[in-house]
Amino acid sequence: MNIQETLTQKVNEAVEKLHSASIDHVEFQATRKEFAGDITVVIFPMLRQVKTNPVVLGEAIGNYLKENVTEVADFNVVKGFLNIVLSDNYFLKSFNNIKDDTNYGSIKTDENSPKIMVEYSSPNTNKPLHLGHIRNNLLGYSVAEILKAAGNTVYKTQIINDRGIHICKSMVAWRDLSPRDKNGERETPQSRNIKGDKFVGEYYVKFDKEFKYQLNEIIGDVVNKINSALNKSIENQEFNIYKAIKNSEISEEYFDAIGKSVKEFYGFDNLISEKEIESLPYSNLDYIFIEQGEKIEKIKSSRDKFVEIFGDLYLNKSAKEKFSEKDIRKVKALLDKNFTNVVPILLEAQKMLQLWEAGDEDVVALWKKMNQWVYDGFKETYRELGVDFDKNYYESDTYLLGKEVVNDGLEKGVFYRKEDGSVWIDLTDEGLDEKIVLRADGTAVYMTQDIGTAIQRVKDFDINGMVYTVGNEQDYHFKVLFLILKKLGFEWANHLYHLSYGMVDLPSGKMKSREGTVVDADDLIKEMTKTAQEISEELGKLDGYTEEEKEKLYKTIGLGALKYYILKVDPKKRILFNPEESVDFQGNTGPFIQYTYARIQSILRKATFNYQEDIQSYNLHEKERELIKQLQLFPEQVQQAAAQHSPALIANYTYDLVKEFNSFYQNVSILGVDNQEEKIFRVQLAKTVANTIKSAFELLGIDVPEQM
RNA sequence: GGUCGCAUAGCUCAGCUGGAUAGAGCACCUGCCUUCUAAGCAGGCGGUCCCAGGUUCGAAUCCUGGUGCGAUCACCA
Repeated sequence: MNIQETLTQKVNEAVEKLHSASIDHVEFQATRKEFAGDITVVIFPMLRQVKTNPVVLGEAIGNYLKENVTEVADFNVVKGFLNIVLSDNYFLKSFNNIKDDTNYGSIKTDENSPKIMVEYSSPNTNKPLHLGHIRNNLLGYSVAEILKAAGNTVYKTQIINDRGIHICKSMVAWRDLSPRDKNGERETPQSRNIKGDKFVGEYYVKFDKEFKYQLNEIIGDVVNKINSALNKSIENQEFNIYKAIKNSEISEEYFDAIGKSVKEFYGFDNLISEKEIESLPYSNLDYIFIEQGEKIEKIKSSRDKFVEIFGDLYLNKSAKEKFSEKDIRKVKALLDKNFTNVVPILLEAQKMLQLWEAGDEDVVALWKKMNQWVYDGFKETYRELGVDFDKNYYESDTYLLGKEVVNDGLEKGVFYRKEDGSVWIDLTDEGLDEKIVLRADGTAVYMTQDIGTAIQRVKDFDINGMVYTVGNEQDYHFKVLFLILKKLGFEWANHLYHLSYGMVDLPSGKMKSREGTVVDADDLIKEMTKTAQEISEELGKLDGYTEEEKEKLYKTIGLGALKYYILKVDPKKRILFNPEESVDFQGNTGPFIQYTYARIQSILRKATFNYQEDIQSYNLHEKERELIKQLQLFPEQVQQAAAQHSPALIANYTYDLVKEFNSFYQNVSILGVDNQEEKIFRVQLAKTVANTIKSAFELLGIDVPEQM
């Protein structure tokens, strides 16, 4: 029985004896520093059962406890708070248990432990990992470790998004655009000596560039033709754009694309201020088709505006100076949308996707080759970051899953079929929308895949729950997914958790790979390591370390700073990451905690005497008492962190522990004291603190150094 | 517009199921290395806990309404 349980029982006894009333719950809290005592009973809630003065009641209970509980040494009452002073003996006994528990804080798992799968990372294979993935990886890994420590059997997994149009883009770009060597061989990550994920990522960017180039070419050509057609029609006094364009040399598909763009432009954004236009009847371009003389000039100017923005945009002229940003954005979006599907290189990528789905040998071989490059690159980043997986799932294996379940769901009446053959679920009763689960042509959507994959995982690992580490932009998706699985009647669907986390933003806003504002994972790790090195060298405390050991240490510290910086924040809050200011190494940081650990190791190296023996009776220093209290909290913190899926709780706990220790360290001598018992106890205490730091940091995936 | 999340010191963040005078770090200021590692310690400065109501003996915390920021509302993943 722990002290809180003992006190609960005895407080109940006291109230019963003194007032013959019973209370349902005794509320405890840690005693605030400014008052004497270790644990505090809050008297106020008891006044509901016992009508009396809180101070009087507190005194009475205090007296009873002091007489009947050996651990209670003394007490005082302030307002409605009964502050209890516990005996040194109690703390010593408690400490001796902690000290000898090599697994302190964790619950051992056995075959009856709950089995949970934690998914995290889940990258696309078309680009390298970035800062966003780092938060995801650190959170997922840490939560997995915390769940383990809390007594669950945990399987870590990732689903690799290895299929789809994105990877086909890189493939097309490499196949068609990469330079060849003397022997006619295409360049490879090996020939370039760069990481495979970076290599493939370059080709993804190359695709995008080529795509834009081709789009510009097409649009430029169209613009020229339109302009000349228009000029001709104006010369002829025919203000009929429709006819003019129709008669130009623009091919049918481009003509359609332009027609759609212009229509949509005028259709849902009345940026032309001339109100008259609005009232005109239109279909396609016909609304500009008008012969009323007085309006011709206005119509002409509106038309010109569209064509000009259109032209300037794609002929790289100065649209920005002449038109509002809103107009430009609108025109651009429309053109991108309507012209995208006529750009040759994109058509090529789409063709490749079809070939891939049909199992075309060459395409599949190319796909395998390029994905392997990416996997090798990821593997390296994961290793550097110190995260791992028990099982990899690949989207190429799972993207067809879930379709059969849809049939079951149809039979059960969970889903329904629309006239066009598509299958939906109606979640309006739950305050959500209708959601599609199968397209009219019978192909799966994202949701279908996730349903199928979840079921597959339960089959594979006999798990009773899952944690999905995915950004909060997908909150809605997971809400729906979990609800569908529940409606399908899976018992385990009640133990699904979306570990939703906030985005990592830069001072410039969101990270965008296209705009090159992405913080690359490998680069960031390298930079942190470099900073750690600079600080270490400046402090110069690494005598006796080999170069190799130093390198390893810099990495430990650099990663420690980065990981702690990210994990100490509540997962659901967004993080603003400023690369300029970098990550701190002082104060509430990873290195501060690592430093404290290293300090203790230094003491232990110097403590060459035998300090194994338990100390049975001892007069505790105030700082020692505080430290033991802090140590006692650890197991509870682990449970809480698991329940809340929050590494931040572990980070904050560790910081408090370390702060307490440093205060002790700087105010109390450890090896310098004469009294042998005192010396032994203090070394034991330091060692136990170090072990707890190490255990806690293991839950965060952070290493601790022996010296720094 | 509907839904979800966030809002605490100049900045970055804690604050557990409601409890005492709201806490850390950074920054700024003062002290402390002839004693176990100064990436440290001791102290100072700094608050309309977004606003307004409500519940309660008691609200940063719970409820309602509002404001601001973000996300989401695709037969994309």
